[in-house]
Amino acid sequence: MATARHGGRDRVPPHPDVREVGLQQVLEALVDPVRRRIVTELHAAGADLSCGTIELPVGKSTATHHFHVLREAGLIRQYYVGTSRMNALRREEFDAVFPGLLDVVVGEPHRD
Amino acid sequence: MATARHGGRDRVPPHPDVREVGLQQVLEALVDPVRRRIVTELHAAGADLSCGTIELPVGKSTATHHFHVLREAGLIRQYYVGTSRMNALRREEFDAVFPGLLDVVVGEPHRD
DNA sequence: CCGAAAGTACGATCACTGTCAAACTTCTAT
DNA sequence: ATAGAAGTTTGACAGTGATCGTACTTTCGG
Repeated sequence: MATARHGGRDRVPPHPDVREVGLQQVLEALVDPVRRRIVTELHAAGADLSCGTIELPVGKSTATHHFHVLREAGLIRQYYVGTSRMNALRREEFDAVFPGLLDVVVGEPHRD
Repeated sequence: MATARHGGRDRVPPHPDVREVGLQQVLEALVDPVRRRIVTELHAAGADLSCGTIELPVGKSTATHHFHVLREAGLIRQYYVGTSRMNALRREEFDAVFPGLLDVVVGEPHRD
């Protein structure tokens, strides 16, 4: 598993333990359509995706903000590959704490 | 059966069909702690409660607003008994459309 | 008929949050 | 070394929504 081994400081952002995230924070994260879209795309892809891979109707800086919120809410894990930041849905961990919630989110018929 | 039968107009507010309420609207309703508290209390009581019965940390007019939002989101049904407005959790109808969601909400450890 | 009780309606604040543009940081490729 | 790609950071700005107080409506009790 190994954290970054080369000279620079980690560029690994902090990730909370999902059990320490409150329902309030989770709902605040999921109430935004852009963020739900990110979650839905990660689920549909069934694989980790870089930020740029996910098409969003907002600028780069706003996208960064949304990924940040999702990470803080324990919904995604982020790690670098080169200059790209990859995003992984923390499906199992999340389901263990909030069972059924993600199912509702990703199960909803898509509407833009 | 039987709508109000006396002279005045109904004081029965409009209730949406839950199937026509979107996930966005539902999440916007549930993201507010005061509204989640209302839902939780109705669930815990296992019975319909008047607005005044539910203790909330906000003024009357604000409370009215929150009940309105919950009603529009298909989460509660409201009807009058005298001057009191009763509130009923639309548990079954809601679960049929968003299974698991209310479980997460009412299952969360209480925190004020 | 009068007053109290229970909510509702209406404006006015106020704080928060999503948004963008511009400047900056890291890493990769040439 | 230079340039470019991919994100991040940092303000600034605007829209939304929760909140309150006051006035209003409806219903019930005496």
